[in-house]
Amino acid sequence: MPESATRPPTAQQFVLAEVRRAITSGELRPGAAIRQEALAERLEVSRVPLREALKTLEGEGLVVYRAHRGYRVAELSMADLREVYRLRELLEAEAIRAAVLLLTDAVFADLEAAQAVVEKAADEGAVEEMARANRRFHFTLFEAAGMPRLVRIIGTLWDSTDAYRSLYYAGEENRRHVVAEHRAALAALRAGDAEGAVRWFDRHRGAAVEVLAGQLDG
Amino acid sequence: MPESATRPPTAQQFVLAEVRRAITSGELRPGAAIRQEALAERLEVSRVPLREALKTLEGEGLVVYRAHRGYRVAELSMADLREVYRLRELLEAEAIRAAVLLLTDAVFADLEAAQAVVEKAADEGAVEEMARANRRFHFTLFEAAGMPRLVRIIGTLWDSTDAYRSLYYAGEENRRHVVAEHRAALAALRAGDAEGAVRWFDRHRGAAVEVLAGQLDG
DNA sequence: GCCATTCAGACTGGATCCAAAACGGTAACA
DNA sequence: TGTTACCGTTTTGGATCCAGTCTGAATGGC
Repeated sequence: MPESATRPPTAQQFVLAEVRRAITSGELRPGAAIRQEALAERLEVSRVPLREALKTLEGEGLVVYRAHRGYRVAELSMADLREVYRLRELLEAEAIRAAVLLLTDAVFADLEAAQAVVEKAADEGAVEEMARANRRFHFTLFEAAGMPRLVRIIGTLWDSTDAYRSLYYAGEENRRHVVAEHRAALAALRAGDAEGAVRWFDRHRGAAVEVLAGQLDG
Repeated sequence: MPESATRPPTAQQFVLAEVRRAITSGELRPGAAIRQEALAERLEVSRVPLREALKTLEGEGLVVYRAHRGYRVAELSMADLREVYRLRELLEAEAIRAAVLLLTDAVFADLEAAQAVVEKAADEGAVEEMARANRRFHFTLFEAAGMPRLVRIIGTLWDSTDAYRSLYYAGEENRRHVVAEHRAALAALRAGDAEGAVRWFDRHRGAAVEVLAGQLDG
C-alpha cells in the first residue's frame, strides 16, 4: 500500500509550520527576540521540538541565531532585499528555462487551476488566499524543471521576504498586475517562448520589489 | 572591548563541525544511516546537541531526514550532481561579476596568500590542506561580492558534493590543473576582466565534475 | 510453501530537570 | 558624574528519562 494517508504531524513539524506562519504573517515582527519558553508554552509543546524547528528556520534564513543569546526574527536591510531579488531573478529564470522544455498538459492544468484561484481571490480581495495561490502557481512551474535543489533555494528566498510582503496584495492595483502578468506569462509558456515568460516574471518581481522597498523605508 | 577572543564552542558547534568533517572526509559514507545514540556517545555529548547539529546539516543538504526514521548521509545521483554544478556555474559567475567591481588590494593579498598555500600543498601532495586552501581562495573572492546570501548558498552547494570530492586532489594532474587555473583567473581578475575569470572558473569546475561523475559510476 | 499477524528489540520524538551564560539593576569607588 | 564590580533574575544549552514508532523475525493460518 502506498501509505499516502496523512499521518499525524510530529510536534516539531507542527511547530515549524506554526512559527513560519507567525513570521511570514507579520505576527512575529522582524528583529523581535524569540523567547523559547513563552513560545513553547503558547504552542503547547516543550522547548526541544521548538529549538529543532528554529534550527530549520535558521537554515532558511527566516531567523538569526547567536550562541547563548538565542534566536531573533531576521531583519532585511535594503541591500538584503536587493540581493534576494537579484538572486531570485537569476534562479527563477533558470528554473523557467529548464521547465519550458518539460511542460506537460498535466502541468498546464495545474497552472490553470492555481491561476483560477488567484483570479478569484484577487477579485474578492482575499489577500491570504491569493498569496497562497500565487505561490502555488509559481512553484508548480518551478517544480516542472526537475531541479529540486533549485526549487528549494528559491523557496527559501521567497520565505525570507514574506514578513515584508504580507501587505503587498492589499493593494487593488497590485492584485490586477499579478493577474495580468500571470496570464501573459502563461501565454508565453504555451508558445514555448521561455524568454518571453522570463521577461514577464521579471517585470512581475520588479514591481513587487519597489513596493517592498517602500515598506522598508517607512 | 571587541571580545574577538575565541570563546569555547558549544557542544552543538563542536558536534556540527565534527559530523560535517566526518561526512566530507568520507568517514561517514553516503547513504549510511546515522545512529544518534552511538554517534553521540562517540563524540561524548548527549543526543540533544547532536540532533540540532543534524538539523543544520539537513538544511545544508548534507544529510536527509525522515520522521521516525532518522537521518542518513545524503546520496547524490548523477542528475543531482549535474544540478549542483549547473547552479554553482550560475551563482559563482554572479558572485565573480559582482566581486570584480569591488576588489581591493586587501582582497588580492588574501587571494595571493590562499593561492600560495594551494601551490605549496599541491607540490607536497597535502590533499586535506589543499582542499581547505582551495576553498579559502574561492570564498575569499565570493565574499568580496558583498552578497552574504549568495555566499551561503554557494557554500551549501560546495558542501553537498564534498563527500564525493575527497579524492579529487589525490591526482597529481588534477592538482596541477587547479594551480594553473587559479593563476589564470587571478590574472584576469587583476585586469578587471570578469568574463575571463568566469571562463577560467567554469573550466575549473568542468574538469572536477567529470572526475566526480566517474566516481559516481564506480 | 506462502502470506498476514504479532511481538520483542531498537531507535527516534519529546518532556522534564539541571547547568551555564547573559542581562539588568544596584552599590561602591575614582 | 561616570565607571566598574557584584549579584539575583532570566534565558539559553545540555543531560537524562520516558513514550511512540519502526523493523524484523518468529508464529500461525491457508
